[in-house]
Amino acid sequence: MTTERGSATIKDVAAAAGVGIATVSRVFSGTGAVSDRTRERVLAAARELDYRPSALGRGLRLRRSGGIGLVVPDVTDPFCAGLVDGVLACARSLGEHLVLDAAHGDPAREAEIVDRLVEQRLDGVIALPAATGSGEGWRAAVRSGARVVFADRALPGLHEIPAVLADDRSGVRALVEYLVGLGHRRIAFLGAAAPGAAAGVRERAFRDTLAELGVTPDEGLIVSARPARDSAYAAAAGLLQRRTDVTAVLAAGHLLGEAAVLVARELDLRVPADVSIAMVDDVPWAELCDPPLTVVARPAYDMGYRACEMLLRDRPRRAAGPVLLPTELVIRGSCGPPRSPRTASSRATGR
Amino acid sequence: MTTERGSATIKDVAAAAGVGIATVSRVFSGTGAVSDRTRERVLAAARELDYRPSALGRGLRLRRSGGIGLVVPDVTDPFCAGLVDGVLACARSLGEHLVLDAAHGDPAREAEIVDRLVEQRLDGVIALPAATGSGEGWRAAVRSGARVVFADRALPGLHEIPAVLADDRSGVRALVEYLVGLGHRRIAFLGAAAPGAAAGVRERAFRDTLAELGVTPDEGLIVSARPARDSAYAAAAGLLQRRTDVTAVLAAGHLLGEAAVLVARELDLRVPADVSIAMVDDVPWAELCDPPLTVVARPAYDMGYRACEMLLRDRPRRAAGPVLLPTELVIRGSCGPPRSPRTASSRATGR
DNA sequence: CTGAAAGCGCTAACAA
DNA sequence: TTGTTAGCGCTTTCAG
Repeated sequence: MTTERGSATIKDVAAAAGVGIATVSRVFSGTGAVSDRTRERVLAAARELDYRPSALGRGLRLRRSGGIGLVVPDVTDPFCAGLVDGVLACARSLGEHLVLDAAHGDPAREAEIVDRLVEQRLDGVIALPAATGSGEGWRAAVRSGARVVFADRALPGLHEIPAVLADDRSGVRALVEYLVGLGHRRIAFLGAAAPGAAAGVRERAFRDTLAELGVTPDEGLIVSARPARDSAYAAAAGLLQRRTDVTAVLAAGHLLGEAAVLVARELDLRVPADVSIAMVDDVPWAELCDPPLTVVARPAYDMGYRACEMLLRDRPRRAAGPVLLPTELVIRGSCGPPRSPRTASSRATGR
Repeated sequence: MTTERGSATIKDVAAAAGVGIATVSRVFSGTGAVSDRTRERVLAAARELDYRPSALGRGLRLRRSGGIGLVVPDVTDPFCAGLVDGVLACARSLGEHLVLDAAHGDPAREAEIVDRLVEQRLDGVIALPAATGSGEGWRAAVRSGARVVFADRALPGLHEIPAVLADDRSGVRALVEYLVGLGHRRIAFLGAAAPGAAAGVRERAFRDTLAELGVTPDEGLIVSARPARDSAYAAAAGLLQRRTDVTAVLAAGHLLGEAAVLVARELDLRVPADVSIAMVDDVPWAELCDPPLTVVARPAYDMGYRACEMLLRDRPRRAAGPVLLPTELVIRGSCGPPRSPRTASSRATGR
């Protein structure tokens, strides 16, 4: 009867099989050559003892843990979840495990997490970094030897860190073109207020595309909210109440889109008859909505997968600039021609 | 100029600070006493070298990695995501990191994952185990020394593994009582087909409650689907087309609920005028739906948090039976009185 | 093909 | 208060 304390070690197996520990190691690490007879004996002994090689021992010796880290703002966010899923898939295919944590947009917390990940001697870490903060935590991580790849968002000062992003510019452009094509001129932009520079991409694309199409952006229709439900709702409500002349709203994220939908319902605005709504990011509820929401889908899963590949395979990749993944305009039922087609009457539309 | 290969070690820091490695260890592990002057020197040297203690070395010595494992069916499922979030919160508060993986309902894959987690010498692993399969992987994990706690679902043969579950029985009961109270008699049950025994809880609660209320369960109204979108949709469509007399459907999960909503819309059934819909599991879209869906909310976050606590704090906890967390009936707008109120005419309600 | 031995970076006695 | 030393479980020369 084996009264083990803790789990069996390579030494136990060696003893039980009557071989040296090196042989056991060879059997389990697949290295070197072992005769079939010996291998069988070792395997039998191991099975008997419920032996599992310790990743700790191996990791120490190999100086790598065989895992990667992933830090996202929030695992319950469908976009983040998709990203995690992609990373998980790639990591698994490469035989790595995943250490996950959520920073909830707090740079300090993020820095703590990164520190912790660095201590784990992970083979690399992928991050959808917090928009605020200096990114000093990331710089420090790189200094102490960590390999880092950003996903979905790159940080202003950190161009030495490779990144895989969605082509938001094209996505927003496609959406604006679609809306303008439908006849909309007074399109509102519901954006996220990000102290960092990166977040402005969508808003800039919005303005630029509008201008290119000969529509002068109306500053009063461009509002932004903090990335939280209440703030998003307040922004949407403020906008839709203040400006009854908007015919379409482009929400720059699913939280903003949710707010727009809720507010429209609250205000008894029919979609798309009274107001068209579209948003960036495809999420499950977009299809369940009535009418289903037209969106710009961003490849969350692919971004995760790609980031992981980049981290683990294309190691030397660097200054080539961020990888941009294509977005897709998914037209559903939430956008239509503007309320009062200028073809019918040209009287002021203010209600 | 320090041209380090890999990261600095405790030895490097000791040398740079002119102290012994034990002192450095004391400074970083918080153990023992170190004079302020020495501590400062050590810290300065460490900072200079960008030193981070290696969790690998420490883990090997301490024979624990300071992390826990979590395996769920699918990280993109909102319920799972909530669970992960809860585990993350608790783990973080206890200073542990989280190794996450998804088994996608495949017992073989799950077994692989568990194997891998055991090798990591985690302090424990939490699982929302696959419904199918023998659970042999879990038994083996326990044998080789892993501490395991189940969340959301326990496995039939594994009563020695503690579990924290939602009180589904009460949840379904409350929902059925509510529906019957509204006047419904022909209530359909859309369940998930689970070869394992555990999944039957909701269906059993459905039947029992109905019976207690004097309503004979109609076998033709109890259907089940595989836990996938297409299967759920097919089941819902089949049901609603075949049985035009149902006045309410109780979906046993959010995928099923989604299917019911979609099918009802497809069939031009107004909710709740033509048919009432309610489901188990609260998810973001339930509120965005029109009308918002009445649901039984199950405490995903709490279950994760609790499971983690149980794993890390209440270590001896065992045979006391599973911990049941309360569910909550969230009444929104998707349920109303049945189509043809029996108060109007008393003609036979039999199909 | 196999075994003995030397560490990987760290903590914990034990001495000083 | 501090340094020395002996491993934790594993891989990997280097001999045999």
